[in-house]
Amino acid sequence: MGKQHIRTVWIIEDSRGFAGSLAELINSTESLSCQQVFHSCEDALVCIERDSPPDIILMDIGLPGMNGIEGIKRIKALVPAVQVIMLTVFEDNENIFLAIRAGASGYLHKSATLDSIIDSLESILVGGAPVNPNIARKILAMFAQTHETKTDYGLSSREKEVLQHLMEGLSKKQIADKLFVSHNTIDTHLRNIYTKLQVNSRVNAVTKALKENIL
Amino acid sequence: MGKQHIRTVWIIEDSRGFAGSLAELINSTESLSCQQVFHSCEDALVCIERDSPPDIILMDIGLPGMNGIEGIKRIKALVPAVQVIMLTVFEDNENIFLAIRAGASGYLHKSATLDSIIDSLESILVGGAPVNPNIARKILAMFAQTHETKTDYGLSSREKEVLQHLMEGLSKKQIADKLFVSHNTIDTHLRNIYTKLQVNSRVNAVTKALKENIL
DNA sequence: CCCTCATTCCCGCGTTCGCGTGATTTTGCC
DNA sequence: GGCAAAATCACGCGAACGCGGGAATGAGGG
Repeated sequence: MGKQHIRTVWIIEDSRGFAGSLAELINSTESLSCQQVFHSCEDALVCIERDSPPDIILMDIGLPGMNGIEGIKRIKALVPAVQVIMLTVFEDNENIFLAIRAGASGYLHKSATLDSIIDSLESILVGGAPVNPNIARKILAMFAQTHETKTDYGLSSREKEVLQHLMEGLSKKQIADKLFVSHNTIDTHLRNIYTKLQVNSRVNAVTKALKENIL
Repeated sequence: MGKQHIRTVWIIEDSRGFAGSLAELINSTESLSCQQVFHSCEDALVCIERDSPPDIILMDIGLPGMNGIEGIKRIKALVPAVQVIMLTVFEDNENIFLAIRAGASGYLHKSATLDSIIDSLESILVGGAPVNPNIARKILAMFAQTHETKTDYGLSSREKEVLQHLMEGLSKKQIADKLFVSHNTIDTHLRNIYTKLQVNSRVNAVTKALKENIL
Protein backbone atom coordinates (compact mmCIF):
# COMPACT_ATOMS: atom_id res chain seq x y z
CA MET A 1 0.00 0.00 0.00
CA GLY A 2 1.22 3.49 -0.83
CA LYS A 3 1.72 5.86 2.05
CA GLN A 4 -1.38 7.92 2.77
CA HIS A 5 -1.33 11.64 2.26
CA ILE A 6 -0.49 13.22 5.57
CA ARG A 7 -3.04 15.72 6.83
CA THR A 8 -1.90 18.85 8.60
CA VAL A 9 -3.48 20.10 11.79
CA TRP A 10 -3.21 23.38 13.61
CA ILE A 11 -4.17 23.92 17.22
CA ILE A 12 -5.49 27.19 18.60
CA GLU A 13 -5.72 26.83 22.33
CA ASP A 14 -4.52 29.03 25.14
CA SER A 15 -3.85 26.28 27.64
CA ARG A 16 -0.28 25.37 26.74
CA GLY A 17 -0.29 22.10 28.57
CA PHE A 18 -3.40 20.82 26.85
CA ALA A 19 -2.26 22.08 23.46
CA GLY A 20 1.12 20.49 23.92
CA SER A 21 -0.06 17.01 24.75
CA LEU A 22 -2.60 17.18 21.97
CA ALA A 23 0.07 18.16 19.46
CA GLU A 24 2.30 15.36 20.68
CA LEU A 25 -0.41 12.80 20.24
CA ILE A 26 -1.29 14.06 16.78
CA ASN A 27 2.30 13.83 15.69
CA SER A 28 2.52 10.30 16.98
CA THR A 29 -0.34 9.41 14.68
CA GLU A 30 0.83 8.23 11.32
CA SER A 31 -1.53 10.08 9.03
CA LEU A 32 -1.59 13.35 10.95
CA SER A 33 0.89 16.10 11.53
CA CYS A 34 0.54 19.07 13.84
CA GLN A 35 2.92 21.75 12.72
CA GLN A 36 1.61 24.81 14.44
CA VAL A 37 0.23 25.58 17.85
CA PHE A 38 -1.19 29.05 18.48
CA HIS A 39 -2.45 30.55 21.66
CA SER A 40 -4.69 33.13 20.04
CA CYS A 41 -6.72 33.53 16.88
CA GLU A 42 -4.85 36.66 15.98
CA ASP A 43 -1.59 34.72 15.73
CA ALA A 44 -3.17 32.03 13.62
CA LEU A 45 -4.76 34.54 11.25
CA VAL A 46 -1.39 36.10 10.54
CA CYS A 47 0.12 32.73 9.66
CA ILE A 48 -2.79 31.47 7.62
CA GLU A 49 -2.21 34.10 4.98
CA ARG A 50 1.52 33.68 4.94
CA ASP A 51 1.95 29.92 5.20
CA SER A 52 -0.04 27.24 3.46
CA PRO A 53 -3.20 26.59 5.47
CA PRO A 54 -3.77 23.30 7.29
CA ASP A 55 -6.44 20.72 6.55
CA ILE A 56 -7.93 20.89 10.00
CA ILE A 57 -7.94 23.38 12.84
CA LEU A 58 -8.72 22.47 16.41
CA MET A 59 -9.94 25.59 18.12
CA ASP A 60 -10.91 26.55 21.60
CA ILE A 61 -13.91 28.84 21.93
CA GLY A 62 -12.88 30.61 25.09
CA LEU A 63 -9.76 32.33 23.89
CA PRO A 64 -8.21 35.53 25.15
CA GLY A 65 -8.58 38.35 22.67
CA MET A 66 -10.66 37.33 19.68
CA ASN A 67 -12.95 34.50 20.68
CA GLY A 68 -13.28 31.29 18.74
CA ILE A 69 -16.58 32.19 17.11
CA GLU A 70 -15.19 35.32 15.55
CA GLY A 71 -12.00 33.43 14.77
CA ILE A 72 -13.74 30.70 12.84
CA LYS A 73 -15.60 33.26 10.77
CA ARG A 74 -12.41 35.01 9.75
CA ILE A 75 -10.56 31.81 9.05
CA LYS A 76 -13.37 30.38 6.95
CA ALA A 77 -13.56 33.65 5.07
CA LEU A 78 -9.88 33.33 4.16
CA VAL A 79 -9.75 29.58 3.63
CA PRO A 80 -13.21 28.07 3.18
CA ALA A 81 -11.83 24.56 2.69
CA VAL A 82 -10.34 24.27 6.15
CA GLN A 83 -12.29 22.11 8.58
CA VAL A 84 -12.65 23.59 12.01
CA ILE A 85 -13.42 21.54 15.10
CA MET A 86 -14.48 23.50 18.13
CA LEU A 87 -13.09 22.45 21.47
CA THR A 88 -15.03 23.89 24.30
CA VAL A 89 -16.14 23.77 27.87
CA PHE A 90 -19.32 25.64 26.93
CA GLU A 91 -22.41 23.65 26.18
CA ASP A 92 -24.88 26.49 26.09
CA ASN A 93 -27.14 26.74 23.08
CA GLU A 94 -25.98 30.16 22.07
CA ASN A 95 -22.36 29.17 21.57
CA ILE A 96 -23.21 25.96 19.78
CA PHE A 97 -25.59 27.83 17.54
CA LEU A 98 -23.09 30.53 16.69
CA ALA A 99 -20.27 28.11 16.04
CA ILE A 100 -22.30 26.02 13.65
CA ARG A 101 -23.48 29.05 11.79
CA ALA A 102 -19.91 30.27 11.58
CA GLY A 103 -19.02 27.05 9.80
CA ALA A 104 -17.70 24.62 12.40
CA SER A 105 -17.41 21.03 11.20
CA GLY A 106 -17.29 19.48 14.62
CA TYR A 107 -18.01 20.29 18.21
CA LEU A 108 -16.24 18.48 21.04
CA HIS A 109 -16.21 18.93 24.75
CA LYS A 110 -12.86 19.46 26.41
CA SER A 111 -13.50 16.56 28.70
CA ALA A 112 -13.07 14.31 25.66
CA THR A 113 -10.15 11.94 25.89
CA LEU A 114 -7.19 12.71 23.71
CA ASP A 115 -7.75 9.44 21.90
CA SER A 116 -11.29 10.36 21.02
CA ILE A 117 -10.07 13.67 19.66
CA ILE A 118 -7.74 11.78 17.34
CA ASP A 119 -10.71 9.64 16.28
CA SER A 120 -12.60 12.81 15.53
CA LEU A 121 -9.81 14.11 13.35
CA GLU A 122 -9.87 10.93 11.35
CA SER A 123 -13.63 11.00 11.16
CA ILE A 124 -13.68 14.49 9.74
CA LEU A 125 -11.36 13.45 6.93
CA VAL A 126 -13.88 10.94 5.67
CA GLY A 127 -16.72 13.42 5.57
CA GLY A 128 -17.98 13.09 9.09
CA ALA A 129 -18.79 15.71 11.67
CA PRO A 130 -17.61 14.63 15.10
CA VAL A 131 -20.02 15.94 17.65
CA ASN A 132 -20.15 15.18 21.32
CA PRO A 133 -23.41 13.30 22.01
CA ASN A 134 -24.57 15.76 24.65
CA ILE A 135 -24.01 18.60 22.27
CA ALA A 136 -25.65 16.65 19.47
CA ARG A 137 -28.68 16.37 21.70
CA LYS A 138 -28.89 20.11 21.98
CA ILE A 139 -28.49 20.55 18.26
CA LEU A 140 -31.28 18.09 17.59
CA ALA A 141 -33.49 19.88 20.08
CA MET A 142 -32.77 23.25 18.49
CA PHE A 143 -33.39 21.80 15.07
CA ALA A 144 -36.67 20.23 16.07
CA GLN A 145 -37.71 23.45 17.73
CA THR A 146 -37.01 25.87 14.91
CA HIS A 147 -38.91 23.63 12.55
CA GLU A 148 -41.61 22.92 15.03
CA THR A 149 -44.91 21.18 14.63
CA LYS A 150 -46.99 22.67 11.93
CA THR A 151 -50.51 23.18 13.13
CA ASP A 152 -53.13 22.25 10.61
CA TYR A 153 -55.60 25.02 10.06
CA GLY A 154 -57.72 22.94 7.72
CA LEU A 155 -56.73 24.84 4.63
CA SER A 156 -57.97 23.29 1.42
CA SER A 157 -55.44 22.45 -1.25
CA ARG A 158 -56.56 25.39 -3.33
CA GLU A 159 -56.20 27.70 -0.37
CA LYS A 160 -52.70 26.43 0.28
CA GLU A 161 -51.90 27.14 -3.32
CA VAL A 162 -53.14 30.69 -2.97
CA LEU A 163 -51.26 31.13 0.28
CA GLN A 164 -48.11 29.91 -1.42
CA HIS A 165 -48.37 32.57 -4.08
CA LEU A 166 -49.26 35.09 -1.44
CA MET A 167 -45.93 34.39 0.23
CA GLU A 168 -44.19 35.02 -3.05
CA GLY A 169 -45.56 38.53 -2.92
CA LEU A 170 -47.98 38.24 -5.83
CA SER A 171 -51.02 40.49 -6.05
CA LYS A 172 -54.56 39.22 -6.22
CA LYS A 173 -54.61 39.77 -9.94
CA GLN A 174 -51.33 37.98 -10.47
CA ILE A 175 -52.45 34.98 -8.46
CA ALA A 176 -55.71 34.92 -10.40
CA ASP A 177 -53.80 34.81 -13.67
CA LYS A 178 -51.53 32.04 -12.45
CA LEU A 179 -54.43 29.88 -11.40
CA PHE A 180 -56.61 30.80 -14.40
CA VAL A 181 -59.47 32.11 -12.30
CA SER A 182 -60.96 35.52 -11.70
CA HIS A 183 -59.60 37.90 -9.09
CA ASN A 184 -62.89 37.63 -7.24
CA THR A 185 -62.21 33.99 -6.63
CA ILE A 186 -58.82 34.76 -5.18
CA ASP A 187 -60.48 37.36 -3.04
CA THR A 188 -62.82 34.76 -1.60
CA HIS A 189 -59.97 32.33 -1.02
CA LEU A 190 -58.03 35.03 0.74
CA ARG A 191 -60.86 35.78 3.07
CA ASN A 192 -61.33 32.11 3.82
CA ILE A 193 -57.62 31.83 4.53
CA TYR A 194 -57.79 34.81 6.85
CA THR A 195 -60.67 33.26 8.71
CA LYS A 196 -58.98 29.90 9.07
CA LEU A 197 -55.68 31.40 10.19
CA GLN A 198 -57.50 33.89 12.38
CA VAL A 199 -55.75 36.88 10.90
CA ASN A 200 -57.02 39.94 9.13
CA SER A 201 -54.29 41.01 6.78
CA ARG A 202 -52.04 39.74 4.07
CA VAL A 203 -48.91 40.31 6.11
CA ASN A 204 -50.27 38.53 9.15
CA ALA A 205 -51.25 35.55 7.06
CA VAL A 206 -47.80 35.37 5.52
CA THR A 207 -45.92 35.75 8.79
CA LYS A 208 -48.08 33.10 10.40
CA ALA A 209 -47.54 30.79 7.44
CA LEU A 210 -43.79 31.29 7.53
CA LYS A 211 -43.38 31.02 11.28
CA GLU A 212 -45.53 27.94 11.59
CA ASN A 213 -44.21 26.36 8.46
CA ILE A 214 -47.44 25.90 6.59
CA LEU A 215 -46.71 24.70 3.11
CA MET B 1 -22.34 -0.44 44.48
CA GLY B 2 -26.10 -0.97 44.12
CA LYS B 3 -27.24 -2.66 40.97
CA GLN B 4 -28.12 -0.16 38.29
CA HIS B 5 -31.67 0.18 37.11
CA ILE B 6 -32.05 -1.96 34.00
CA ARG B 7 -33.25 -0.09 30.94
CA THR B 8 -35.65 -1.72 28.54
CA VAL B 9 -35.23 -1.63 24.80
CA TRP B 10 -37.55 -2.48 21.94
CA ILE B 11 -36.46 -3.15 18.42
CA ILE B 12 -38.58 -2.39 15.36
CA GLU B 13 -36.79 -3.80 12.36
CA ASP B 14 -37.99 -5.97 9.54
CA SER B 15 -34.73 -7.80 8.96
CA ARG B 16 -35.09 -10.67 11.40
CA GLY B 17 -31.46 -11.64 11.34
CA PHE B 18 -30.25 -8.15 12.16
CA ALA B 19 -32.91 -7.65 14.80
CA GLY B 20 -32.09 -10.98 16.38
CA SER B 21 -28.38 -10.46 16.77
CA LEU B 22 -29.00 -6.96 18.04
CA ALA B 23 -31.43 -8.23 20.66
CA GLU B 24 -29.00 -10.91 21.70
CA LEU B 25 -26.22 -8.42 22.19
CA ILE B 26 -28.44 -6.05 24.13
CA ASN B 27 -29.48 -8.83 26.46
CA SER B 28 -25.89 -9.78 27.04
CA THR B 29 -25.28 -6.24 28.23
CA GLU B 30 -25.73 -5.89 31.96
CA SER B 31 -27.71 -2.67 32.15
CA LEU B 32 -29.92 -3.31 29.13
CA SER B 33 -32.74 -5.65 28.35
CA CYS B 34 -34.46 -6.19 25.03
CA GLN B 35 -37.84 -7.69 25.65
CA GLN B 36 -39.63 -7.09 22.42
CA VAL B 37 -38.72 -7.30 18.78
CA PHE B 38 -41.27 -6.10 16.22
CA HIS B 39 -41.13 -6.27 12.49
CA SER B 40 -43.55 -3.44 11.86
CA CYS B 41 -44.63 -0.22 13.53
CA GLU B 42 -48.21 -1.38 13.59
CA ASP B 43 -47.31 -4.28 15.86
CA ALA B 44 -45.32 -2.07 18.17
CA LEU B 45 -48.11 0.49 18.43
CA VAL B 46 -50.54 -2.15 19.57
CA CYS B 47 -48.21 -3.30 22.33
CA ILE B 48 -47.17 0.14 23.48
CA GLU B 49 -50.65 0.89 24.70
CA ARG B 50 -51.14 -2.48 26.29
CA ASP B 51 -47.77 -3.15 27.89
CA SER B 52 -45.57 -0.75 29.76
CA PRO B 53 -43.49 1.18 27.25
CA PRO B 54 -39.72 0.75 27.00
CA ASP B 55 -37.07 3.33 27.74
CA ILE B 56 -35.58 3.18 24.27
CA ILE B 57 -36.75 2.09 20.86
CA LEU B 58 -34.41 1.21 18.04
CA MET B 59 -36.30 1.75 14.83
CA ASP B 60 -35.63 1.16 11.19
CA ILE B 61 -36.87 3.84 8.81
CA GLY B 62 -37.49 1.64 5.82
CA LEU B 63 -40.20 -0.56 7.22
CA PRO B 64 -42.96 -2.33 5.34
CA GLY B 65 -46.36 -0.78 5.98
CA MET B 66 -46.08 2.31 8.11
CA ASN B 67 -42.64 3.81 7.70
CA GLY B 68 -40.41 4.77 10.58
CA ILE B 69 -41.07 8.48 10.32
CA GLU B 70 -44.78 8.06 10.74
CA GLY B 71 -44.10 5.43 13.38
CA ILE B 72 -41.98 7.71 15.52
CA LYS B 73 -44.65 10.40 15.41
CA ARG B 74 -47.33 8.05 16.65
CA ILE B 75 -45.13 6.52 19.31
CA LYS B 76 -44.00 9.89 20.61
CA ALA B 77 -47.60 11.02 20.65
CA LEU B 78 -48.51 8.11 22.90
CA VAL B 79 -45.35 8.03 25.02
CA PRO B 80 -43.37 11.26 24.80
CA ALA B 81 -40.72 10.06 27.22
CA VAL B 82 -39.50 7.20 25.08
CA GLN B 83 -36.21 7.78 23.32
CA VAL B 84 -36.15 6.71 19.72
CA ILE B 85 -32.99 5.94 17.80
CA MET B 86 -33.36 5.70 14.06
CA LEU B 87 -31.49 2.95 12.31
CA THR B 88 -31.28 3.56 8.62
CA VAL B 89 -29.58 3.01 5.34
CA PHE B 90 -30.89 6.36 4.13
CA GLU B 91 -28.67 9.35 4.46
CA ASP B 92 -30.69 11.77 2.40
CA ASN B 93 -31.51 15.10 3.92
CA GLU B 94 -35.23 14.69 3.69
CA ASN B 95 -35.37 11.59 5.87
CA ILE B 96 -32.96 12.98 8.42
CA PHE B 97 -34.92 16.17 8.58
CA LEU B 98 -38.26 14.44 9.01
CA ALA B 99 -36.96 12.06 11.64
CA ILE B 100 -35.51 14.81 13.76
CA ARG B 101 -38.65 16.82 13.54
CA ALA B 102 -40.65 13.77 14.48
CA GLY B 103 -38.62 13.58 17.67
CA ALA B 104 -35.76 11.15 17.07
CA SER B 105 -33.06 11.21 19.75
CA GLY B 106 -30.42 9.54 17.66
CA TYR B 107 -29.64 8.68 14.11
CA LEU B 108 -27.37 5.78 13.23
CA HIS B 109 -26.39 4.17 9.99
CA LYS B 110 -27.01 0.46 9.62
CA SER B 111 -23.39 -0.10 8.79
CA ALA B 112 -22.61 0.70 12.42
CA THR B 113 -21.07 -2.14 14.34
CA LEU B 114 -23.26 -3.82 16.89
CA ASP B 115 -20.86 -2.71 19.59
CA SER B 116 -21.21 0.92 18.61
CA ILE B 117 -24.97 0.57 18.73
CA ILE B 118 -24.69 -0.61 22.31
CA ASP B 119 -22.47 2.38 23.02
CA SER B 120 -25.17 4.57 21.57
CA LEU B 121 -27.81 3.08 23.81
CA GLU B 122 -25.67 3.84 26.82
CA SER B 123 -24.94 7.30 25.57
CA ILE B 124 -28.59 8.15 25.19
CA LEU B 125 -29.24 7.21 28.79
CA VAL B 126 -26.86 9.90 29.99
CA GLY B 127 -28.48 12.62 27.95
CA GLY B 128 -26.57 12.21 24.74
CA ALA B 129 -27.77 11.95 21.17
CA PRO B 130 -25.80 9.35 19.28
CA VAL B 131 -25.48 10.49 15.72
CA ASN B 132 -23.39 8.97 12.98
CA PRO B 133 -20.70 11.49 12.05
CA ASN B 134 -21.65 11.51 8.39
CA ILE B 135 -25.22 12.21 9.29
CA ALA B 136 -24.14 14.78 11.84
CA ARG B 137 -22.34 16.52 9.01
CA LYS B 138 -25.56 16.80 7.08
CA ILE B 139 -27.43 18.04 10.09
CA LEU B 140 -24.83 20.73 10.68
CA ALA B 141 -25.02 21.73 7.04
CA MET B 142 -28.81 21.96 7.17
CA PHE B 143 -28.64 23.90 10.38
CA ALA B 144 -26.12 26.35 9.03
CA GLN B 145 -28.21 26.74 5.93
CA THR B 146 -31.59 27.35 7.50
CA HIS B 147 -30.08 29.90 9.83
CA GLU B 148 -27.87 31.30 7.16
CA THR B 149 -25.81 34.41 7.28
CA LYS B 150 -27.95 37.41 7.76
CA THR B 151 -26.97 39.88 5.13
CA ASP B 152 -26.83 43.45 6.24
CA TYR B 153 -28.88 45.63 3.99
CA GLY B 154 -27.77 48.82 5.69
CA LEU B 155 -31.11 49.49 7.30
CA SER B 156 -31.06 52.40 9.72
CA SER B 157 -32.26 51.81 13.24
CA ARG B 158 -35.47 53.63 12.52
CA GLU B 159 -36.07 51.54 9.46
CA LYS B 160 -35.52 48.34 11.41
CA GLU B 161 -38.05 49.59 13.90
CA VAL B 162 -40.58 50.18 11.14
CA LEU B 163 -39.82 46.80 9.60
CA GLN B 164 -40.37 45.19 12.96
CA HIS B 165 -43.84 46.66 13.24
CA LEU B 166 -44.46 45.78 9.63
CA MET B 167 -43.86 42.13 10.50
CA GLU B 168 -46.40 42.41 13.27
CA GLY B 169 -48.95 43.23 10.60
CA LEU B 170 -49.55 46.83 11.58
CA SER B 171 -50.78 49.33 9.02
CA LYS B 172 -48.92 52.50 8.11
CA LYS B 173 -51.23 54.50 10.29
CA GLN B 174 -50.80 52.16 13.23
CA ILE B 175 -47.02 52.25 12.93
CA ALA B 176 -47.14 56.02 12.68
CA ASP B 177 -49.10 56.23 15.92
CA LYS B 178 -46.73 53.87 17.71
CA LEU B 179 -43.70 55.90 16.70
CA PHE B 180 -45.40 59.27 17.20
CA VAL B 181 -44.80 60.41 13.63
CA SER B 182 -47.05 61.03 10.67
CA HIS B 183 -48.11 58.30 8.28
CA ASN B 184 -46.18 60.10 5.56
CA THR B 185 -42.97 59.48 7.42
CA ILE B 186 -43.71 55.80 7.66
CA ASP B 187 -44.43 55.85 3.96
CA THR B 188 -40.98 57.21 3.25
CA HIS B 189 -39.37 54.70 5.57
CA LEU B 190 -41.23 51.92 3.82
CA ARG B 191 -40.04 53.03 0.43
CA ASN B 192 -36.49 53.25 1.69
CA ILE B 193 -36.80 49.78 3.17
CA TYR B 194 -38.13 48.45 -0.11
CA THR B 195 -35.23 49.98 -1.96
CA LYS B 196 -32.65 48.60 0.43
CA LEU B 197 -34.14 45.12 0.49
CA GLN B 198 -34.74 45.27 -3.25
CA VAL B 199 -38.40 44.40 -2.99
CA ASN B 200 -41.51 46.22 -4.04
CA SER B 201 -44.19 45.14 -1.67
CA ARG B 202 -45.00 44.79 1.97
CA VAL B 203 -45.27 41.03 1.79
CA ASN B 204 -41.96 40.64 0.00
CA ALA B 205 -40.24 42.81 2.57
CA VAL B 206 -41.67 40.78 5.41
CA THR B 207 -40.86 37.40 3.87
CA LYS B 208 -37.33 38.51 3.14
CA ALA B 209 -36.95 39.84 6.66
CA LEU B 210 -38.23 36.61 8.17
CA LYS B 211 -36.29 34.27 5.94
CA GLU B 212 -33.02 36.10 6.31
CA ASN B 213 -33.49 36.77 9.98
CA ILE B 214 -33.25 40.54 9.94
CA LEU B 215 -34.08 41.92 13.34
C1' DC C 1 -18.31 75.27 5.70
C1' DC C 2 -20.50 72.16 2.94
C1' DC C 3 -22.05 67.75 1.97
C1' DT C 4 -24.18 63.53 3.14
C1' DC C 5 -27.40 60.86 5.47
C1' DA C 6 -31.19 59.95 8.47
C1' DT C 7 -35.46 61.51 9.72
C1' DT C 8 -39.31 64.02 9.37
C1' DC C 9 -43.35 65.81 6.69
C1' DC C 10 -46.61 66.78 2.57
C1' DC C 11 -49.57 66.00 -1.95
C1' DG C 12 -51.84 63.25 -5.43
C1' DC C 13 -52.88 59.46 -8.59
C1' DG C 14 -54.23 54.98 -9.64
C1' DT C 15 -54.34 50.35 -7.79
C1' DT C 16 -55.11 46.97 -4.61
C1' DC C 17 -57.11 45.36 -0.56
C1' DG C 18 -60.44 44.11 3.17
C1' DC C 19 -64.98 43.02 3.82
C1' DG C 20 -69.99 42.48 3.43
C1' DT C 21 -73.34 40.14 0.65
C1' DG C 22 -74.86 37.62 -2.82
C1' DA C 23 -74.96 33.53 -6.35
C1' DT C 24 -73.64 29.24 -9.20
C1' DT C 25 -71.16 25.13 -10.18
C1' DT C 26 -68.41 21.20 -9.05
C1' DT C 27 -67.09 17.57 -6.10
C1' DG C 28 -67.29 13.94 -2.85
C1' DC C 29 -69.82 11.21 0.22
C1' DC C 30 -73.69 8.88 2.50
C1' DG D 1 -80.35 11.07 -5.48
C1' DG D 2 -79.48 14.40 -2.15
C1' DC D 3 -76.56 17.19 0.72
C1' DA D 4 -72.58 19.60 2.44
C1' DA D 5 -68.18 21.39 1.39
C1' DA D 6 -65.27 23.40 -1.78
C1' DA D 7 -64.51 26.27 -5.55
C1' DT D 8 -66.00 29.50 -8.63
C1' DC D 9 -67.71 34.29 -9.93
C1' DA D 10 -69.81 39.02 -9.02
C1' DC D 11 -70.64 44.08 -7.18
C1' DG D 12 -69.54 47.94 -4.31
C1' DC D 13 -67.56 50.84 -0.72
C1' DG D 14 -64.12 52.81 1.95
C1' DA D 15 -59.57 52.25 3.40
C1' DA D 16 -54.89 51.31 2.68
C1' DC D 17 -51.15 50.91 -0.34
C1' DG D 18 -47.30 51.65 -4.00
C1' DC D 19 -45.13 55.21 -6.17
C1' DG D 20 -44.09 59.52 -8.24
C1' DG D 21 -42.89 63.88 -7.02
C1' DG D 22 -40.89 67.69 -3.47
C1' DA D 23 -39.06 69.72 0.85
C1' DA D 24 -37.31 70.86 5.68
C1' DT D 25 -34.52 69.62 9.58
C1' DG D 26 -30.54 68.21 12.24
C1' DA D 27 -26.34 65.54 13.21
C1' DG D 28 -21.62 64.17 11.75
C1' DG D 29 -17.54 64.13 8.94
C1' DG D 30 -14.28 65.66 5.44
